[in-house]
Amino acid sequence: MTRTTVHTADEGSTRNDATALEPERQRSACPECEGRIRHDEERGERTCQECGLVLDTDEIDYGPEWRTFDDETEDRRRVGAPVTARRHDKGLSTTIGWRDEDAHGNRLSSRKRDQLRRLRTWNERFTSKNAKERNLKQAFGELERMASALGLPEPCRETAGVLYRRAVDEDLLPGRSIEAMTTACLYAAARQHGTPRTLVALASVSRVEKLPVQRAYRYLSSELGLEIEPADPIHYLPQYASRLEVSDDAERLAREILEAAKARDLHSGRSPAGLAAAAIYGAARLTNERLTQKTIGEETGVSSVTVRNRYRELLKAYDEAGSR
DNA sequence: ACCTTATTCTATCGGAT
DNA sequence: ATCCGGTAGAATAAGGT
Repeated sequence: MTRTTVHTADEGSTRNDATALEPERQRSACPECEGRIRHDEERGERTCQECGLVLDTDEIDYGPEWRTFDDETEDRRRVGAPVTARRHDKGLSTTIGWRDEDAHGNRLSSRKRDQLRRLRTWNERFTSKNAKERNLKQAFGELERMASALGLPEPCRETAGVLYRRAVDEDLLPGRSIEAMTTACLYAAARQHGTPRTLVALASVSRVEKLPVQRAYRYLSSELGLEIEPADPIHYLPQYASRLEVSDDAERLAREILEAAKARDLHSGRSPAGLAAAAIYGAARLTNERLTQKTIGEETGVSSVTVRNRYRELLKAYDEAGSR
């Protein structure tokens, strides 16, 4: 049975034609897509030109310096807040609080209050001065919200932000919703960082349906030329294991099972989430932990039929690998 | 935009624990 | 009574025309 290369936009199926990595490109190539790395001095970031993966951010520490330069005041700060790609203005704009009181919490005079109100108005006009900026502002808010709902880590959020910025720069937005695009960016970023979430999971925290997200992702990935490898089933294990409350032993075993399956090219064309769910099931069974296929299905969103089919294959491959 | 192909899902049922 | 394993047909995803 020969399955051809499949590159799914959804869970991402595994490939048959796993091309061997050329060792000579190791340092200067992106670990995810082998693309060229761009070194952005200005931002202190190294990003992949192909897929937008952020390798390191803040090579330069923009945080406060922990020593003082002013002997009088002991003030350790030199300049303002840290910069981050996730604020539409990189966190550099002025913010004015909404309270009509001074730093000590005292009421302000009416004159001062009026002055402050005018300042706020103008500040708002300057900080969100055009559609693009407002767009980014909203989008980053959404990214942040969804990422924390899914428990996605920091670097992943940064990557999503970078991807979104690129999408805007390349004019991919007109004609589709900001929501769909941000969700797609986060989906892509999560996969690039080895903390994949299924499209269904993304859609459940997004304000839009799965379909538009999927379209946006397809578009994004083809227009930006993101070459995202299908997700590795192993990456789903920690999530599923904790949700299903299996022992560490079982999780470790599941990992071994997946390794063995990978070595025998069982991943090709199959849904990584399905394989992961099945591996957990198989492992739980081997360690005599009571877990029904139904429970697995409910927690992972993989049907019991798929769990059955995969786990038989997985255990077979695992046995054969073990008996040699 | 439609068609093709492989995979997964829903629904269902007999048999086992 | 519930779980397991198998099957049929619908639905879905991705690539190509």
